[in-house]
Amino acid sequence: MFSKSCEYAIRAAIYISAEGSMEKKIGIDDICEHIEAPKHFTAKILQILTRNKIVSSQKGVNGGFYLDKKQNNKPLIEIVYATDGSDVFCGCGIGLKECSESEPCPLHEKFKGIRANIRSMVEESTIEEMAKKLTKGNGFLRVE
Amino acid sequence: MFSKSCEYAIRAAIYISAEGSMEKKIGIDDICEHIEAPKHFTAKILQILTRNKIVSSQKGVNGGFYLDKKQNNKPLIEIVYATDGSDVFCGCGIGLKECSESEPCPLHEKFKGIRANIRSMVEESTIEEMAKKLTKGNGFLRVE
DNA sequence: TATTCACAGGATTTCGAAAACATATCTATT
DNA sequence: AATAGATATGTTTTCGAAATCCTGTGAATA
Repeated sequence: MFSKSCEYAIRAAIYISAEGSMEKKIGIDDICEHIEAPKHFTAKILQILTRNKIVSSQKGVNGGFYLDKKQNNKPLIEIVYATDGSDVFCGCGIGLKECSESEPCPLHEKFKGIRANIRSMVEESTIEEMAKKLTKGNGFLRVE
Repeated sequence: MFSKSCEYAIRAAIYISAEGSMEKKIGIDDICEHIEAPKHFTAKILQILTRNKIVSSQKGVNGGFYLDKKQNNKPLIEIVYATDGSDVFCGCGIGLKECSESEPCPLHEKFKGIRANIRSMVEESTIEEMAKKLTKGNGFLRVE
């Protein structure tokens, strides 16, 4: 559904939100270990999130990644847009290049509801909300 | 969501159902042209469907593919199983290797409903049903 | 029964996402 | 001002899905 980049991005953002703060920035090694993701690849993805102002970063000694209050309240859909673009929410279920109300694939009617649900899911969930599940022990970002 | 193989497989099966019959078998060239799919790759996928008895085939002169009555009534989920396996319906939304009720990812609660909807969609739609949309002009398998 | 047509199936190649690498740049600390 | 620790960024490599190629096999028909 989402690309690997997007999956790592969401997991990383949630972890940073749960563990970090302006005062306690989180390094790339720490992040990758806790979300079980490849280091160099994840570093690249965090650059994208940083450029899109979804996470903040600080270079140098004691540097790392963190989220400010505004960033914590962003919905996951912003991460999806930054990594995968908006095609996820308008693509056809069986791969037609164009699939619309006027020229639909046979699955279109049933599939468009699902697409909308996926969109709602990431639109209505904020990074902070997800992070809270972690700190409460109700959510995990890797196998324990 | 589904692999390319699965997308072509569903499109091909629907086309064969709509256009073919025991008396009028459909050749690979005809199929690929009408569902806009690569020939050799699609031929390979149709082999899989044939082995799984989802479509019937006939070699030799005037040969081709067709569906008998029983095959026409099969739900699309059989095609998904044959091409992609059952992982689509139990995988995690953000890529965790294991994601279950007892050790869920933060999106699990919201995502499991979506997964179930996807499953229902292909479980409750038969090949023939989809084919009927085609013949009625309410559905398409490629851009016109 | 020979030929031709069309699917079957193994082997190979292509292509892009995913991952790794190497180097630059920035900043706290001494 | 020098150094060390951390992210930023461009380049390269890996790997598997997707696509192609080539040969085998079965069936109809003349």
